[in-house]
Amino acid sequence: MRKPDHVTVVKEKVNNNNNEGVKAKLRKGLWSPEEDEKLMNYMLTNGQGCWSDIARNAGLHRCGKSCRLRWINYLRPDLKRGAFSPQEEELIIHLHSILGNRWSQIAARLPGRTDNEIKNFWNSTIKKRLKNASNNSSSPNNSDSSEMKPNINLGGGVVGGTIFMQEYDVAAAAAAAVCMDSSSSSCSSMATQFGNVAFNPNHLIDHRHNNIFDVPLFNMEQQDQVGGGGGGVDNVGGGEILGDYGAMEPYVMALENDLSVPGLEVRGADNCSNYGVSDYVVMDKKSISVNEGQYFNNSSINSDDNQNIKVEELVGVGNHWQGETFKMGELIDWEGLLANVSSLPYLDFHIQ
DNA sequence: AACTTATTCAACCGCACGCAG
DNA sequence: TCTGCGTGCGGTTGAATAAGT
Repeated sequence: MRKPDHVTVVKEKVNNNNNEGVKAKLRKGLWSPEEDEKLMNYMLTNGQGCWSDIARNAGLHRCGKSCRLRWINYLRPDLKRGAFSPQEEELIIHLHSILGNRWSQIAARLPGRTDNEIKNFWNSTIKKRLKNASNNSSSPNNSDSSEMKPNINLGGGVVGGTIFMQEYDVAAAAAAAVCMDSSSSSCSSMATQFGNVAFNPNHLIDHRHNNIFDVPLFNMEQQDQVGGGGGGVDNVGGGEILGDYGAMEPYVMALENDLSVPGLEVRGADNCSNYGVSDYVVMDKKSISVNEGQYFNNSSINSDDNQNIKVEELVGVGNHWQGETFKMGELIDWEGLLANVSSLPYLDFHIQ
């Protein structure tokens, strides 16, 4: 790829005891193999700590932020290399339909992948593909659309379900609508509306393209999604991440399979960056023991948690919404669930 | 071979959040 | 309460590379 010697040097204030207020030269730009080695060795020896300390102690003339980024995006031993598999693509698109541009949360559900990697993949490959799909199926009403289009087939079958686009219609209020145009400011993450929820149609429209993305939500009776039964999430060892999602069905979804992804609210827990360093890491909320290279071991999940998974955790809502507790396998009435959708700031709804 | 254009992706930037003092 | 620091996130940039002419 790029030549590693393309770096710049900037002066930055350092704040350690010995050099209080002294300007130190910090490198910027591409990392050299020597720097990589230093950071890798330090991390494997000492584990994670304060990144600015790591940068200093490892003898790197880099800011802590840069070290952190390098470790997370490139040096972590558990990173998966190579192209995204069709299953991963499906999962990314599916998760993006749920989470929007929350790349870190999407990445938390794709072991071995980083948010940066997924973000790049989305912005280059998937966006382009979706755009092409839109061009191929353009109609007078949506010919200028550039984002989501119907029946996106990315090799592994129709992904994320059928995505309908149509001009806004009041009838659309009866259907679940997910705005997937991540670049639109009014729905930068995601916007979902259901029939019994008062809504402002303007918020369902991609303002740039005059379209809405009318997505009957996920049919969760999909097949053997991850590593076998029980809503397991053993998507690492077998390499199988997700199967087909099957036909879409609005309103009602069974969580037993499809969204049986453990909550991985990363913010504050920093569980990703511990992979490969610690022998295990206790993940927030659910006390999941994660051995090196073994991400989501059902057997190590607290039995209570096995039975009661919060929807917020399933879809990565995290702390933003104190959702009700659902039992695994229980059908969730999304219509009812999202009746209180205005209490979901995470989802960036606009209820009027 | 030389040049142009498109694509990829590592890294940076700015902002927000949590926490400690 | 305020401030500073460390951290994490998402958006963006721009160099390297690939593909096309």
